[in-house]
Amino acid sequence: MKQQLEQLVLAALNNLPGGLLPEAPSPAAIVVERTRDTQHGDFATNVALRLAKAARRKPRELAEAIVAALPVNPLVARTEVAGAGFINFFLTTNAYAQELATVHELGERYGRSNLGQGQRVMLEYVSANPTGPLHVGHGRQAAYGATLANLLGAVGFDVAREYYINDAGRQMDILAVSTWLRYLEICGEELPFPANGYRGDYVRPLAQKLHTKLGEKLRRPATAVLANLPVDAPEGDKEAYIDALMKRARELIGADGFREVLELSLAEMLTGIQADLAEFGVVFDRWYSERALSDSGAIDRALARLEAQGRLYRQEGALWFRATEFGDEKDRVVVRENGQKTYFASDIAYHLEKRELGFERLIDVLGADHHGYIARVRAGLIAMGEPGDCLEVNLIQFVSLFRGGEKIAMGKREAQFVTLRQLREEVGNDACRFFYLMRSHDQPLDFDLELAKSRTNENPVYYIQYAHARVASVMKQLAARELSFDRAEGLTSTELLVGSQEQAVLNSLARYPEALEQSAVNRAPHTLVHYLRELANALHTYYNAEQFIVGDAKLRNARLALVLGVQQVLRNGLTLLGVSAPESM
RNA sequence: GCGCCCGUAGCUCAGUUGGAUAGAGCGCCUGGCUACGAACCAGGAGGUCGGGAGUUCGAAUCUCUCCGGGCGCGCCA
Repeated sequence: MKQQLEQLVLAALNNLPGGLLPEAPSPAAIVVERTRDTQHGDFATNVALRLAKAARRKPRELAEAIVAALPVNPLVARTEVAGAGFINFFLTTNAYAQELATVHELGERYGRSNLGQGQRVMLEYVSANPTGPLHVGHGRQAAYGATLANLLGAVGFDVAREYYINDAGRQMDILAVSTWLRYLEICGEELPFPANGYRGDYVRPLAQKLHTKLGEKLRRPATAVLANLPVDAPEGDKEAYIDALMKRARELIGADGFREVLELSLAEMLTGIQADLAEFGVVFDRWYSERALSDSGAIDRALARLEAQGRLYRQEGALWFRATEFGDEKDRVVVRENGQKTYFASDIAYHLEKRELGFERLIDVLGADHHGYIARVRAGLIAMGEPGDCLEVNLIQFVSLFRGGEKIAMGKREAQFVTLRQLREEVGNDACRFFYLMRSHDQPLDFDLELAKSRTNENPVYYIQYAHARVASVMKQLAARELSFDRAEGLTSTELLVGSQEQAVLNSLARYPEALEQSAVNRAPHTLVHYLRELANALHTYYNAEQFIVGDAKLRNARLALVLGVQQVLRNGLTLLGVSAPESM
């Protein structure tokens, strides 16, 4: 609808008497918007205000000229010039009737578009380290990323969903040694647990699995493990301590034994994460391993590319990338003095590889604490000859959990933190995803468990679902009265839908494609949430004002066609959000 | 200190590339079930859009500055 009006305005501008406009109007300059107030019609444009100065005319005068030049169109009932020089469009009831027919015709495809024109987008989200279970913060990233992927797909982008597994580096060694120590405990050895180890209870099942698989094969006496180790925190250095412990582990069980522990731990953690996300309705097209990236030589290739461009230099034994030349605040180490490549090196290699795979746009969904990372990865891409603006990073602000107004404390390596799984089990997937998505992602989120669980009117979760179920309930009632819905008659009787609630519902319904597009373009799932709430509100209001199942068959079918259209759009929207659309509740 | 995000009703938050009288939910007050589900609806009270300056036909929105809050600034990942 909006697009058609923009075309109309463009045609009018081209029809204007010669010399009124200094230059030919560009389609981009024409903006038609939904009005905020129905008194101003359905749509309005401010072109006259924008072009008044260039045309050397008063805005209202120019507006009048534009209105006079507007071609006749069956969608538009009338136009008016209002306010400072706005042009308001009042649509015909037929325009809305056609839109309702489109909803019925397209069904679950209604609202989709080809805005993205098949552009290939790689969307990376969650990518939590496989060293612990997903927590509530990852949950927000998962809900956001999964929904954004749905939104982009719905408006015509070719989206690949990816999870990057940070399975390389020291953290994996720490996980392995943590598992081994718990394994030794199961074997009956008594030893202290390192301050810098992964202390969470989730490590014990890994150790149990190891024990079941290998028996006592990797058991070593505690005295041998602990002999001549430096002092652990708090008195000593926890980093030095755990490094010594990892070295000791390799000595005692060998590189092969250590690798076995590591692989089992990693596999178990990943399986858990994958199951967790799958149950949450969050899926990926590819789980990509940092080690695979390294093994493929991609990191060396990326570094060679930087070297060839003269972007690397050596200082104090390390190899540095001149990131400052590309907008970063400081240069970055890519190869450490000890010869190990940094996380940053694999990161730029990874992003380069995404480009080499043919993705035009790279979107990373990251926690808010990663913002420092954007400039340096972008610098890396530019230095390697890629356009810096192909990378887009959406930062997800933190989640604070509350229980009845009481904030729940969360620590990173603490033994007690709330996992995504616990949260889902307590409040359910639907409430979980809804609460994660109802706020803008760049706003910190207060997640109240009691509110999410409550079945009262304080809880916004059920409002939209209830509207959907309500329509289903009406249809059941229809069947119970031994009546049936005649779609064809309903769609040809829409001229009977003249009540103010009916007009409001039709209007709200027709806004869905715009809301969806806006939600996708702005990377803002919460926009869709708010739209769906408004649509549900229109339905509830209508429901309370009018009886749908009435004696007059034409009116009955028209009303049912309308509410079924609402149900369809609610279902389409909820599906994109990953929230179920129940028939009853 | 530097960088990123943010500050809107008592609370939690929307507010589109700058548009017309700044909105919603909760809470509070009033009213609505012998009609398809009251997990609902209708109405009301409630605002210096953190403060100040600027840009212009027009600013919650853009710029500057100050105040307040969150996060980040490693040869960790």
